[in-house]
Amino acid sequence: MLELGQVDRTVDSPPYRQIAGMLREAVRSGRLAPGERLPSETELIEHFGVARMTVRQAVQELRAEGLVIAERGRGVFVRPAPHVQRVASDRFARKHRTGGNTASDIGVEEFGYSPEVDRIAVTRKKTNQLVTERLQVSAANNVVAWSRRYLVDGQPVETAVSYLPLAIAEVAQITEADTGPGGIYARLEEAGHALARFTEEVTARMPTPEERRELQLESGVPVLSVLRTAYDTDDVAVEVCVSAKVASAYVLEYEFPAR
Amino acid sequence: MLELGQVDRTVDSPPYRQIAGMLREAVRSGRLAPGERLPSETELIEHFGVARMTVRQAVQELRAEGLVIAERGRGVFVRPAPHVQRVASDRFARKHRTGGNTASDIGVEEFGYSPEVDRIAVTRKKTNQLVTERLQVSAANNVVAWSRRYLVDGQPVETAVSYLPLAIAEVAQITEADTGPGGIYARLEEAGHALARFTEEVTARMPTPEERRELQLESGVPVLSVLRTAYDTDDVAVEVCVSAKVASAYVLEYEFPAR
DNA sequence: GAGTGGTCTAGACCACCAC
DNA sequence: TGGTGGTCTAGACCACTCC
Repeated sequence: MLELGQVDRTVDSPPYRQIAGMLREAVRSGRLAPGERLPSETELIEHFGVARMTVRQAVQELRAEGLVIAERGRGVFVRPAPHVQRVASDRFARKHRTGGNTASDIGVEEFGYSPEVDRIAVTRKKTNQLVTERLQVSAANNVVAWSRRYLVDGQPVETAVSYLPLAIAEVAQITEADTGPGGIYARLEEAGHALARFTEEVTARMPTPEERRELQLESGVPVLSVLRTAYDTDDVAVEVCVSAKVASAYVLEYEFPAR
Repeated sequence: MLELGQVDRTVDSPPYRQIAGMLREAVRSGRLAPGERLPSETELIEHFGVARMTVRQAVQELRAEGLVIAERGRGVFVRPAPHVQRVASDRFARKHRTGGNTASDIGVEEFGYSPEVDRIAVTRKKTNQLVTERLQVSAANNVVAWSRRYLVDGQPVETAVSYLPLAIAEVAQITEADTGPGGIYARLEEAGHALARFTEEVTARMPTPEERRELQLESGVPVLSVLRTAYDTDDVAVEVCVSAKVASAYVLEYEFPAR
């Protein structure tokens, strides 16, 4: 049975915060192991002698931190250590492409995961300034959007939309969901757009409600927002990819010279 | 006055979620502009005909998304668009160093911000496996830790701790808070450790309570967790920097070849 | 059916801010 | 001083999970 202290009402820290602190300490110290169940609300109410809303507020704080996960009808559990994909920036190296693998296969296979892609759709789409200014296209509907969702072990981990200038997409015949072996980049290279370099712009934020649904996200898990631009050897931007990755499932690796 | 709909009790979506949805839509559509105040709890209670805890739960959802900020005694406000630092991976280029600037100056100055550093401390410190395995040091206390906090416009935006093998730190005389012009990397190069390359490992998570305090973080703002390793021309890891950046204040930029 | 968390109500007192 | 959000109480009904 988990040992917990008592609330000190003489201190200015409110009871719910003290309770959250004690539970957090129990998790951090390992007295509550990943996957283990926290005391139920009823137990916490009796132990601390507070109202239900007070213990709920404490647990809510831990949920927002991503430390625990509540499951209706079952209990509140310490978040199990997730499987993390380490994604290196050489995942787009040509050697991988010519082998028939797509970039998403790399970094996953070594861990024995089974990567999947679903909800693939190709549309002509209006888009935003972020994309059009990077693709150097004039009108917002002169782009083809190729959207999909990635899953690992059946769990969604990323949503992504690639935008290509309409003219380039038609030549490269990227107008269908199945982009063929080696993926979209192999098609671009076959169409004469040999790739030279990529840029990635990375930030993080809390998911939108749509992303929470699409990625089946628990509270307290941010998304890594990655905006990748691919340039061909003529330094023309041929693709912009906007993706939202479940932050707890990814580590992005980059290497660069000191110059 | 802000127009809002009514709660539909026949729908299975709970009232608090419907209210959150209406407020979110008002923000997304611009009817509630950044910096603008939301209707007060009292106004929302009267408009929707619900209990106080119900409107609080709705607002809580928007806070967790980082969409709004509550200020005690004043009201709840749409989060103003933050100043964002775009941080390019060439910020460690030698040309910057020899000019007497440190990496943190780059990318800030162009925007007219005034970067500051405070809470600088140099200690010998025990550290974790993450650091020792990258620095290839045997014992965890054979490192010097140089910790500091960065601020822009008086707002904290990043905490960082650099770890150096004890032997290297002593030769490079990095044992005091003031690392001198050009910073820690300039001292390393003077001490014969010419820098060759960096790796960065990037992920995101919700802040710990300590980070929330140090970075004065509102609810709903994650941190970008960046682990940078610096290698000299002998491919020896000479520094590991562990940093937590306020995600809403940063975009990290990387460039890499298609190879 | 017993136990779990999810949602809601109708109050209460408080600290803080602006006027 | 009046309005704001922060915290707390003591109930209630519900949907879900597991036995």
